[in-house]
Amino acid sequence: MKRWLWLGLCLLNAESRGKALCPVWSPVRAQQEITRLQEQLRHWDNVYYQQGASPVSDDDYDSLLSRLQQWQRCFVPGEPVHETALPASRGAPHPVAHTGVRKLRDRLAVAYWMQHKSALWVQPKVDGVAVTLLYRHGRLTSLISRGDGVRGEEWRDKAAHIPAIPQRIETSLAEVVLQGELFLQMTGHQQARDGGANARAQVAGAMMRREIGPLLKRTGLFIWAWPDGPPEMTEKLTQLSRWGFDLARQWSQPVSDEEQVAAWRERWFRAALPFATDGVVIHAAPSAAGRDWQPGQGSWSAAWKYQPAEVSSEVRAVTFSVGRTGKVAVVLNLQPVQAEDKTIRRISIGSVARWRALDVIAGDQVTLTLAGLGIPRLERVIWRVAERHYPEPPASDDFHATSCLHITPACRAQFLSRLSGLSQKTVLDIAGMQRSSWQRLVQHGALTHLFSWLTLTPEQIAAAEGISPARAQRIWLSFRLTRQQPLRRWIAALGLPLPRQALASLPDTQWEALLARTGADWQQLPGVGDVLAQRLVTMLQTPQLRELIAFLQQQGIPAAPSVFRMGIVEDRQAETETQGEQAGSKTEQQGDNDHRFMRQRGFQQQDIDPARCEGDTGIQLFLEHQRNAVAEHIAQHAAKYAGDDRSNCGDDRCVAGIQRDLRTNNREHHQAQRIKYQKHFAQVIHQRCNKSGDHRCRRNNHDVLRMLYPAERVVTQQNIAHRAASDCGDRSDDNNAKQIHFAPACSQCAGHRFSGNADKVENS
DNA sequence: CTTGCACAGCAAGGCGCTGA
DNA sequence: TCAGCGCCTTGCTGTGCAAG
Repeated sequence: MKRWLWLGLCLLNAESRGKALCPVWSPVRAQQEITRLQEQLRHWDNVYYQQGASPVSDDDYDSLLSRLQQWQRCFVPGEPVHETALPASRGAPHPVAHTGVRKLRDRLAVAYWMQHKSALWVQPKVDGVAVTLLYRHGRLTSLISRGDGVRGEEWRDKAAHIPAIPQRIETSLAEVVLQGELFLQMTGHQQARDGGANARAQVAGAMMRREIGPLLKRTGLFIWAWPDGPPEMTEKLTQLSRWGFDLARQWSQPVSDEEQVAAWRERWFRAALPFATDGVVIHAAPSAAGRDWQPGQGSWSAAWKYQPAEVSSEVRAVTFSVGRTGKVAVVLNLQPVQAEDKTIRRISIGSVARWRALDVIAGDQVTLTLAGLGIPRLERVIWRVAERHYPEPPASDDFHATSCLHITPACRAQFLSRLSGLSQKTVLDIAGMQRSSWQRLVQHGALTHLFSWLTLTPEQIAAAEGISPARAQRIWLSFRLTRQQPLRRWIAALGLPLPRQALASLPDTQWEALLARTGADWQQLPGVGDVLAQRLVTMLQTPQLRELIAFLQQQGIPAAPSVFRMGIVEDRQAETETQGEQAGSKTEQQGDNDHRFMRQRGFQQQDIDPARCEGDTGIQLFLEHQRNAVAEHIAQHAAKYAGDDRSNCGDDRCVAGIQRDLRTNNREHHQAQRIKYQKHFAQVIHQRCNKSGDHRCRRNNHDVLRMLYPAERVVTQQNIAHRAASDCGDRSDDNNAKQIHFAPACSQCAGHRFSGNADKVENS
């Protein structure tokens, strides 16, 4: 417990205190909370000083002390804040006061502090117990704990049992005063890996106990100050080494700028050291004689500590979220706190049951760590406020797999989770719709049930606050595109808890087949056992689910194979592999083979053949006609498109395609990189029309006219019309574009080849 | 009954686009 | 131009279920 350094900590915590908010408490409650925490700290102080035991870790103690002081500033301003109580009767005066070291927050602060200083040295900041050693005529006469910096405890009797402390030194000086750190000697201690390992508390405990413990033999001593020693550091280190204090010489490095300090700090943080450390200390030559040293006024040394492995924060609120399955998750909103380079504001603690077990509410103090690459994790609750007002979590019975398919005030959370779930890439893949956008639509009252967005017009979408008409148009197009999704994706959108494998191997393509399934039928699917099978049967009988399925059937969802004859190829390998109805008619694959070709039911081999172009390995959506979503889009914009089509190939004659790079983040795929703005975009490909109606694949006969947003993955006639049939010449374009393609079935149009990369981009 | 797997949910942060 | 948003990544925890 680093009560010796509370002065320094006050400085350290001043900033965070300034930022902290005062709790909204009545004066009576504030007094109650302050008194309770104060009593606890006093109790810990007593245990520590009288028994040498540390019931709490130093960090927890420090953060609670700082918390108490914060409350006192809030509710009893002007009165002195709580300070660590030192045992009054045991104070032995330090011949030279411990000044403490100034704490530097970051590299910039280090650079600022180092300005205009010379002859600087850096040392590891040994994590131990600060002491003063007094030698008179070469004989050790006192070993005094730091205490409040002016007086401390006399540990002379213990010193005889610590081999690391020389009882005599060879000197002609009448008095030698040294300051240093007693620490637990370790082997190969790596601070980054092992942390503080409670080493300091162990030494402190051993020193405070009345009896002589075995730990004293393992106690080392690191001298970091010789107040009236030689002004030159090298001379000082050499003399200390001669006396038997060799560590300082081994672990002191001259530095001239903050870069060097940072390098040593990083190095010592990871290296194997004989002691635990909590940062580095930079020393300049003292500007005052020892007799003038004052606690808190040492301007000639400064510490740059490591980020603590654990941080502490106050819980501001407990919130509950309801997921799409009805699962309630508990999230703690925290006073923002810095951990490493991350700011933690919220932390998920899992289920309501776990929350109850943790017993944490607003006002409590918790400690956190960063797991993995920075996932905040709750370690423990270190303080609970006296008054316990528990927020009421959502009733778990109200939320389940079939609840909240319609929006009601109580259902808002789960309904929104369901919506954001169904727009995910693996479900209905609705581009441009994330939680916030759904929230806008819900807020506007545009939605009544889980699928009512299917009937919204662009104008109705645009009426929602924060959605512009242009964006509404794209959202509308995204909505229309979902109609082409197969049944299994709609099943996922409904929230049926089918394992991925089961979903992938589900042979049903229409609702009727799905609804006719018995428990035994369900169990035929991989990953579906008795429990899940019964659950599915029960779920599919619930009126709410039946109602939604009826609505989808009424909307013609999923689309009949005769209307949408398309194949989808994606680079989601797992999905492809488990595709139940793999036609086995993959496109010839050249170059990158990750993109697979999958056929929908009703898709005919002759539809594919013309597309089996060399190098065409992308996802392909084949539309028999463009009279589906595209046609609807066109119908709504008839005037815009009118008169523009005279030279257009028309939807029977011309091939249009959209390319979209699936590997949006795979930059190693250089082909895609060559296309400007390719990421996240789709491209309209204008396939030049062969007036003779040549159906064979031709190489290199497409230009890219403009980029489309993902939501525009429907080929609009507008895009075709701009660069119409007049242009039927060949332009070579030889590389592979591994992308999604849309193309009409080749029975009606000119050959389709995407053998080239699409680096002829013309932005509209 | 135990074990292992899959999934849901969450966080932070980076990148790049959108729209005012 | 820039704040805000959407999308994506990584990886941990807790939970529930299937399978052994």
